[in-house]
Amino acid sequence: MTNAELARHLDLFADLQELAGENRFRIRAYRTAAANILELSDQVESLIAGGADLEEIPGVGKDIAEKLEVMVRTGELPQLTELSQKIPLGLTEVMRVKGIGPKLASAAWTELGVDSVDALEKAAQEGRLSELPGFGPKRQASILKSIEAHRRNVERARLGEIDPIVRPLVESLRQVPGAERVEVAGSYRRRRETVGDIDLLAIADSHKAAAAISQAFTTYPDVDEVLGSGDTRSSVRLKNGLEVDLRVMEAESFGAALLYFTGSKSHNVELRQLALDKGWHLTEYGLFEGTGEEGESPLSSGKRLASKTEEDIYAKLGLPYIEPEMREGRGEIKAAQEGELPVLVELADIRGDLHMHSTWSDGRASIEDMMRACMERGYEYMALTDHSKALAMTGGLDEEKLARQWEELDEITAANPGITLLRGLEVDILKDGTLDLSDEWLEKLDIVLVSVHSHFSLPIEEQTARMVKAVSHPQVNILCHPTGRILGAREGYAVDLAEVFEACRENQVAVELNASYQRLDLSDVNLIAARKRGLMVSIGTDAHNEKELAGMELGVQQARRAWLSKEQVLNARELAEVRKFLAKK
DNA sequence: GCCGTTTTCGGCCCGACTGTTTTCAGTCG
Repeated sequence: MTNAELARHLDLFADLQELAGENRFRIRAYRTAAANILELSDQVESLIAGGADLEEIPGVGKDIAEKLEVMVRTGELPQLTELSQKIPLGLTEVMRVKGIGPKLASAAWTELGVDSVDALEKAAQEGRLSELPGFGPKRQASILKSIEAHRRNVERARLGEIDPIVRPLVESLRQVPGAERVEVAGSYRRRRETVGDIDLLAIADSHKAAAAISQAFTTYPDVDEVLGSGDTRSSVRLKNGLEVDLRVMEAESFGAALLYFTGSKSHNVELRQLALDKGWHLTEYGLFEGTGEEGESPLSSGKRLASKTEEDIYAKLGLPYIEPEMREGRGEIKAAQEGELPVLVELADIRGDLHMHSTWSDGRASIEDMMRACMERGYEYMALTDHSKALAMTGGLDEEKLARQWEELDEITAANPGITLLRGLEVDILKDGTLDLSDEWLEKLDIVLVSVHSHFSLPIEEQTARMVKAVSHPQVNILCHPTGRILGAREGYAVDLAEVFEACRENQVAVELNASYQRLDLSDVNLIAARKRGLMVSIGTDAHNEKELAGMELGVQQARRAWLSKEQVLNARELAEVRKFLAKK
């Protein structure tokens, strides 16, 4: 069982226990354990095989450790099987419909026999739902709308695709008179690869301005439906299905609010616990003295110690500023306490792009255009890496075509002394792990990228051996998009990444963080594993035109999520160092 | 169910909004 499957089982078990009315803290324990297992860079299966103590995993104690072992050994969890015979699995989806939680889902099932979203819809249409205690006519109507949205929008949106939607919305709110600040928080600010919704935070200079901002928000042309609105919060659904929440706060609370609404949830929980340990309490309004006794209003329950900026709050809690990309509850608070936060790589550190295409294969811009665009970006170097001949549909290059390309390349290089153009190729890894270019020509290249573009469904042993063989070739420098995933469309192929990473380390091969918004491969979690193994990472845009070179920013943000500093990023290094790495010296 | 340089028992993050109530539970983020 993979970590993902183990986490899914634990989460499902938590769902069913929630529906059964179990203790909410026990449920939280299962969810925490599931989330932490998903973040693990080692497979639980190999931890068990290696005799490691599973209770070392945060959130995993004696009981869950035992259940993990059972699942790995037998492929199932008896307690889960038993519970799923009492409670219909469809109810877990009913629970995901907005406005319905475990309590209401459970009531609809016991009273009306609702065991699926379809049955819920039918009950609501027939007006039976509103008869139940806890339900009423309004809730019944809103549930029908929620079901529609639920069916339309079950997937998270890719970050790179919603940037162009979010930016103009934020810009238009900033134009409202009296809007002092409008910022995006949430997973968007943490630059998570996909986002479920958008959280906006606004500061108004008066009540009137606050109302005007909310008004501009709910009447924005792209809004399809207003889901709710109050003094400080409103939310809407855009025409493309994206949900956006807006909070309007006073300037005094801005830092606290930004911190709180940026999350992540687990980062916040840790921060709040840290505050409680000091006899304070942290809310979206600020850090306050006292632990917020029951019945006290949040703003009157003690002296406000910090709230204006995130820096103020972190400082008061004894921490340096933690970058949003790191706020995932992956040990960043502990690292901050110990003064061991890395200095994260920045876009300005990037000196070149080592993965791009031209019209010589499937790119849509000439070499010259790509070069000009790279120079505009201030790069010192670039690698032209068209496809090799196995990818016939892209017009991939064979030895003869490569020779002709180099003639053009020599001319362009001579005419543009401002940037160094490395002769590269993205060479296909063939089914048996050999490369799609002769050794003689591989040696002539300045830089050799290798990629899997075919035979995605080989058995894991075969796929792993194939990739290990490829990166073990002495001329290979970078392993591109190592898992082959396409966000929201295709899982990566089955491969033992740890084994491939080890082969990369032994052969001085860098792994790529493919910055294409559709790939982001390696993912942040896999990048963490690569970093821990001491691998060099190359952030490549895989650009097929000048515009896509801008994907570098998204790539850098993902690298930051994996705590990478510029020393660990190949294309943040000077050309001489890059050449040294490529020569394997 | 997990966790602990104030604890091995008794805690476990916090507030807003909605719809249902008639003082609050459920849900959400």
